[in-house]
Amino acid sequence: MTTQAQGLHTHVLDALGLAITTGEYPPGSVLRTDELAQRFSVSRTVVREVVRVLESMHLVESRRRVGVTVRATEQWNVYDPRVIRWRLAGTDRPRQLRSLTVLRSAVEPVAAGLAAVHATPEQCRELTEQALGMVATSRGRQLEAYLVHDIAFHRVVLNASGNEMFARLGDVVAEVLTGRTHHQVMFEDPDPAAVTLHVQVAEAVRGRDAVRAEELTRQIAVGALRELDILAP
Amino acid sequence: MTTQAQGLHTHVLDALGLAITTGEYPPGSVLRTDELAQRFSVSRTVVREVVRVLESMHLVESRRRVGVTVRATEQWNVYDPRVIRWRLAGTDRPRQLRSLTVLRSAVEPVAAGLAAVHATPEQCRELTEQALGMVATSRGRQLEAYLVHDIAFHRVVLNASGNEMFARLGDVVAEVLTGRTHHQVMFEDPDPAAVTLHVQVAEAVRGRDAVRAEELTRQIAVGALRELDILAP
DNA sequence: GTGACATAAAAGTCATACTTTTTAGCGGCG
DNA sequence: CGCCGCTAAAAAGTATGACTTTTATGTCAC
Repeated sequence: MTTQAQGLHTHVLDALGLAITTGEYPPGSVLRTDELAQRFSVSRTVVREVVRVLESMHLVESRRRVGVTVRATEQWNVYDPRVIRWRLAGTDRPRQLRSLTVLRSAVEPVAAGLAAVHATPEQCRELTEQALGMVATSRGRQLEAYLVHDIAFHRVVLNASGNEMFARLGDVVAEVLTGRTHHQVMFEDPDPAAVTLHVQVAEAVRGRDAVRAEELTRQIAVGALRELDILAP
Repeated sequence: MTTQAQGLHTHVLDALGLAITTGEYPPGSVLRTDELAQRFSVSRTVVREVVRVLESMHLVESRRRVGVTVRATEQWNVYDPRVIRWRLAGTDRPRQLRSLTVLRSAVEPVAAGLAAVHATPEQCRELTEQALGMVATSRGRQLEAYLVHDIAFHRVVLNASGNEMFARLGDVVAEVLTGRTHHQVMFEDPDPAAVTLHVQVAEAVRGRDAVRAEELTRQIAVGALRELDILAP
């Protein structure tokens, strides 16, 4: 589910990254490359490359004569998709899900407003298609199929915004939606009101109504926040 | 200005990263580690570690028997502070500044609203202090001093929001504000209206008025967007 | 007690040999 | 003539060992 093992490097990186983000090595811990090489039965070469990547994520800091130190949580590069995945797979999944949802609630309405201005006809078509797909799968325990359309819908909105920073959040949103469906209390069919809102957003974008698209998406966001008890009902 | 040379690795990474982001090696270009090692007069070891980091930023993709390929721009990890710095230093600085400003305009109002709820007394004090500092330096060509307070102000807001994703955008905002002051048409003193808005945001946060803090920050954002002609005047 | 110095520990760098994957070319076979 | 499979080579991946550089720490002299 996480990452396929294409090489030793990938495997070790994933294992170490997960170990650090889940707190197995709490901030301040010191690792030695030689020990890691032994622990994972790989050469120092591989460990060094992994450490360099971890360092580029600000997860660790490597200093001579002292070793590889785990940095404080506030320093993590929390926008790195791999860090997000590790944290979602680890212990503070709820916390992570919350902060990501808040981020979504800030970004997606603005992105929808921009999408209403910039979306290509093809993107409008795609948007409507995904919204209709959501409607079609919203009843009768088709949660997985619904999820696919939901993810695609939000991804199109972010891409259509024409802003590269927004577009790159597509993966993050996908992770959040997947996490919600799989690990949250999601035994029931999706909220019909939310489904309707998505259809209306698609209409607003197609109709070039930026204000309406933004406002409707804000309502979707409010729903997501309520689901996590971040907002009072 | 970019990064101090603490080691060969850092130097090569910076040089290669900049070369790629500025388009010296356009997407699709293929690099060979041996050639790079020669070009930078370092060992293959160093080059490989650099490539691994670049790969973790999704700037390149390394495949056996083919080499290191530069990936398409849409795949870049544009939230990586280093990528942002490289792009701001390179040729598409204006484009980068625009997308970052749009991101700010989405995030900061929400962050300010949350700050009004979560800010500690210490953060409220700091916020007021920075706002007053902005007032004090807003006249008489003290642009550098003003910038320091401006950056600090926005950083406190993002931190006070209590959301780690927002907090991590402090560096991004700092880069944008710095870029605007240094490379934009910024010969005049700051807009008095903007200064007043900052003071009012500080007041709103201290007064726990989330709605007002959000709305005021939205007005600041609108000003920033107008400055870059992203919004009609 | 303080400061200079020596020591050693750990990362950083390099060179080299070897392995694995994958592309591309070549030749055989239908 | 074309397609398939085999082979060979190219490039990254991995391992190892020797050596360099930085720097924390302890020691010794003052």
